[in-house]
Amino acid sequence: MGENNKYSIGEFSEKTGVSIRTLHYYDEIGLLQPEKNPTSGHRIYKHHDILTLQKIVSLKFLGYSLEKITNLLHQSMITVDLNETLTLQLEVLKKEKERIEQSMIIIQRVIKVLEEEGEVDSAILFSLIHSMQTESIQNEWLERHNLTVVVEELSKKTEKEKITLDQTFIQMAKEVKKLYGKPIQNQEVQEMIKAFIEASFEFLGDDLVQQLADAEVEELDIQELENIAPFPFTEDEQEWLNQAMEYYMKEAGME
Amino acid sequence: MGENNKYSIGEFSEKTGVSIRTLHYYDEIGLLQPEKNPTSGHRIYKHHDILTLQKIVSLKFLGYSLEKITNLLHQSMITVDLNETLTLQLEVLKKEKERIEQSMIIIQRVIKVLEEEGEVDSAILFSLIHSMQTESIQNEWLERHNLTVVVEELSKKTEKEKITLDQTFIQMAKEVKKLYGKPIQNQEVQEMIKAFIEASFEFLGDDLVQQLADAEVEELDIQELENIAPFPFTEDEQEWLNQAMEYYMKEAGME
DNA sequence: CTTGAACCTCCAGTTACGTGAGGCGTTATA
DNA sequence: TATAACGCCTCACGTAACTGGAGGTTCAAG
Repeated sequence: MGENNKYSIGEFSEKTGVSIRTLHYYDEIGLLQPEKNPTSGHRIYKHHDILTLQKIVSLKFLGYSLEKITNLLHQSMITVDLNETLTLQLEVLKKEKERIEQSMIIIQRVIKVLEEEGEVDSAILFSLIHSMQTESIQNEWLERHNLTVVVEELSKKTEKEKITLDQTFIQMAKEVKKLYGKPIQNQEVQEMIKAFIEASFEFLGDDLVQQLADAEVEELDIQELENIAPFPFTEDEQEWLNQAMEYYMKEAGME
Repeated sequence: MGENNKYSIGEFSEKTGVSIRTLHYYDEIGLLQPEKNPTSGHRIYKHHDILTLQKIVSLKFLGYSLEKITNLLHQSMITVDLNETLTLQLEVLKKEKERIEQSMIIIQRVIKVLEEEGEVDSAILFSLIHSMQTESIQNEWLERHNLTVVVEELSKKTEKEKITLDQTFIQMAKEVKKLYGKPIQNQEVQEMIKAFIEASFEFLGDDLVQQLADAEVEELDIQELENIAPFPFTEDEQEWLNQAMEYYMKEAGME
């Protein structure tokens, strides 16, 4: 037992809930250096070390690195300039929080999709996730090309509608992978494309699809969009799909 | 320029937004290993590497470690068992989110206090922060000692009321540090204690304070509470304050 | 053929500790 | 007082997901 007000590292660790190794580490980096018994080398913690550790733990909780804490510790008065740092820290936390919230939403959507579909080709699933994840970047792209209306329309959709879209996307991707290899004029192939295009119309509405079609977008920009959210297809599948769609367009008399 | 569908590491990095050094790293740990020109050793990325990277980035976003991703990557079909992992991941994110939200609230309270006070002794400020931070542990302690009523009452307080309490606490701590050394019978000292006790009454209400006073709590448990949320005083200050309070109690005819 | 950019590998450093080895110091008990 | 059991010491390596630099090779353009 240590005397009153004197704690061995074990006792101090117990008292404060900070591990012995962490205390060793804080000593090592000069953050919290207690007295030492000069002969045995054993550390002796005292009351004021508790206060110092309290500061350290608090600042860590607020998100500071140990290095910054080392600097802050030597100021005995905390002035308004801390305010700035705190505001900054608040911003960082806000960003972090948003990221987490978005992740949660995406996970929930993925769970829903998995529940309904049971088993999904991983390329398809990850294409979907990646697409959700880059939603904001895709929106930027749309806005850069004067398609803000589309962004607005999309943001109005409910979670349910989005899940429906997810499923439509998965269905199409599945079918592409199944039908790939068949001639593009094949009836099944053409029906799949028809179904998909009709689903898109239904989701976005006629005029929005029209706007999308009318938008003047250069090949290079299309390329950029595809880099942001690539389809889950191999090059051959992609090529085949493109041709099948072109054929459909021609047949349907669309531009 | 690379040929179509073949990308040098620089091009691939540009295209995907993942740094060259990270791609090197992913190669090194066997996560994404592109072809290599056997003579020059230069990496050659192709279309399917984009899909793989997409998976990696997505899973990272969902919170998976690179090691887990390495394992998941080899499954081409994602079945319902991923569901479990996702649910787990969701839990983790939820916890993380709560922690962040609590940090944000605390930072906001600290900012408010700093704005009003301008300059605060660091020991006082960090004692306050530490106390906020361990609020839930303090509540546990209270509940263990049949003081659930107090917990409930505290949780009803608005943010504003809490900030007022913060300020009262700071005021008292400041005065303790200022008056320390004067005889405990000194009028100023006794008035400070009176003011503090009255503020506590006002905040908690008469009956709650009574309940707190009546509660049978052993010395050891008090010690435990003090370890959870220590006061910002040196031992001498603490001792002096205790004596001054005892004197006040006696004078006021309280038990 | 030269030059500069792009690429290569290898090594080291980052944060905040966890873990374990091998060896003293302290204390309770026989 | 001997000894066991435990607490403490230092040293040193491992972690995750990279980033940065040194020193050397390859590529593409002029």
